[in-house]
Amino acid sequence: MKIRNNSDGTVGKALDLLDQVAAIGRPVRFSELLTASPHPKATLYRLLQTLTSQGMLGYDSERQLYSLGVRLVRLAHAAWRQSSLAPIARPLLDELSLKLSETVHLGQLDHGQVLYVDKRNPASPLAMYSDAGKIGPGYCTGIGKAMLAFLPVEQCQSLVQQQSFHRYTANTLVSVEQLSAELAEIRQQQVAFDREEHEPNIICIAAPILSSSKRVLGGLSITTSTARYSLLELAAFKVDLLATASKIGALAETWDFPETN
Amino acid sequence: MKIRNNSDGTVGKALDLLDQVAAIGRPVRFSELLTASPHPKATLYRLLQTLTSQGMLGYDSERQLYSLGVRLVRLAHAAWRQSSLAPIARPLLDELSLKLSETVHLGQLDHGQVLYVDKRNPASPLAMYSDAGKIGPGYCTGIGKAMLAFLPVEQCQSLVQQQSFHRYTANTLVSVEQLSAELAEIRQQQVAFDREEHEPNIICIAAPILSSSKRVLGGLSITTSTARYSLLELAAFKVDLLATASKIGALAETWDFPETN
DNA sequence: TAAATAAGTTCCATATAATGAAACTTGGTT
DNA sequence: AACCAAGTTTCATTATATGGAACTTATTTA
Repeated sequence: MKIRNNSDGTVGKALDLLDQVAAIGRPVRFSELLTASPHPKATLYRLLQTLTSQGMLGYDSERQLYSLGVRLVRLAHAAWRQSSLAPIARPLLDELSLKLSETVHLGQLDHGQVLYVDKRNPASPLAMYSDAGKIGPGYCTGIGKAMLAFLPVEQCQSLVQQQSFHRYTANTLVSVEQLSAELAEIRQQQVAFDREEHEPNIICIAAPILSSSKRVLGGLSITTSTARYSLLELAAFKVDLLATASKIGALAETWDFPETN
Repeated sequence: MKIRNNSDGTVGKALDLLDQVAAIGRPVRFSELLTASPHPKATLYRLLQTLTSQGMLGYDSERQLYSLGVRLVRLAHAAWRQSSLAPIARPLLDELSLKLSETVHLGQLDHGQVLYVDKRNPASPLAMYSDAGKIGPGYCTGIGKAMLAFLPVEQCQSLVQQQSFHRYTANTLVSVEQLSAELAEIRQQQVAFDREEHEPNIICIAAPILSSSKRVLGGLSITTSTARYSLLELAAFKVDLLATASKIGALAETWDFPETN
């Protein structure tokens, strides 16, 4: 008579709790967490104790507020460094954004959504964390569509089904059918366009980053505004975009991780 | 390296495993983890399964390699945004580094070590993750000593004991006694100096960031090289440093987190 | 080609850790 | 001083993690 939720035991519950704190987006009191928690008071209390003692949560005892802990930041730094894509791509992103004087994004796929892992903006170089770590929808961003399009069919279909469509603009694709047709088109063209589908006046051209065995490693995009370029003019970046994407893919492939010390 | 686990049950073991993967610094096989693991094969296996299914680890089934997962990056982004210090301090760091044309660091205390959460370098502005998330020793960096010095006595002593001293340079403080004396001096002066204790030719002046109730929220430093300034000249920055540190402390104090949607 | 070795995965009885109702403590409010 | 709400601790019960061993692939050796 037990209800099996999708979580893996205690660890899953603890991590869900971290997500809950992250979602609230500000330091939070025990009682506030409790009202939204599936757990009884004592259980939630001990989960919080464990996470706090582990440094995954911080606790301000003056104000009795829990917040995400510094251990996360440390772990994420390690994650960024060992995600073979981001550190390798870095000089190539510099080069591309400098050459075109446009913003470039590097993303990876995360549960059907786009996780941005790096960004270059030649105009206003912006500081850490403000963009890496952000997530965006998979079905209405250039990078998202480019990555989805080149996934193995069954994985692609499964993720397309899972998208929760929301009409951000008049151009947003809002059905499985529209998206599927678009993905087929993208497979033809090798590149994906964002035609103001996510934000008005923001357009982009994107390509997947593929391994030699055609596995999707990530995605690369050049973003601009309709004030600067038309979609047609943006298409002229296709050659540079594809060249950089394939360079990153090749580098990632041959990357030998440093041997043990 | 540091052994953490004073076992918070299963969650603690799982998180220790994340640290282990992070410490290795590259994608890693099951068997390699097993040799360094206190757990039997089946236990380690299931821990990895759980963490992978939770997105805290990634698994490349082609190469059978585990790496840190994207969920970490997402959580860390949230952590950075809600760690009240970093987003608040940002404009003040800009201002300070611009005014002095020197590198400034913002750090927080993490188990007696310094976790750098932001950095400004007017010469070569550098990109995300490359510095935020890095950790440094607490006993031979300006920020570390500044924060330790202003901790409640018993917490300070406990952390001083825990330092694992290593002589980076001829100037490194390498005993509990030396460090304790230095910390007393810092409490007098209000600021800490790094006198090439961590890296040759690198010096810095640092101050703690305190709440109104004198709790240590973090630390702020101005770093330069002996080629540019002497220690004596560096001391001239004390006024600006303390002013910025206290502004950050005050802002963090009065910060009202955005209300729930 | 078979046999041997290694690497990864599953099984299941047992030990251990998590659970949650309720009692208790603390701090603030009427 | 009595009340109420928030946070913390207790302890018997239950669910979960554990780990020895058996099993299944891969990979190497005879």
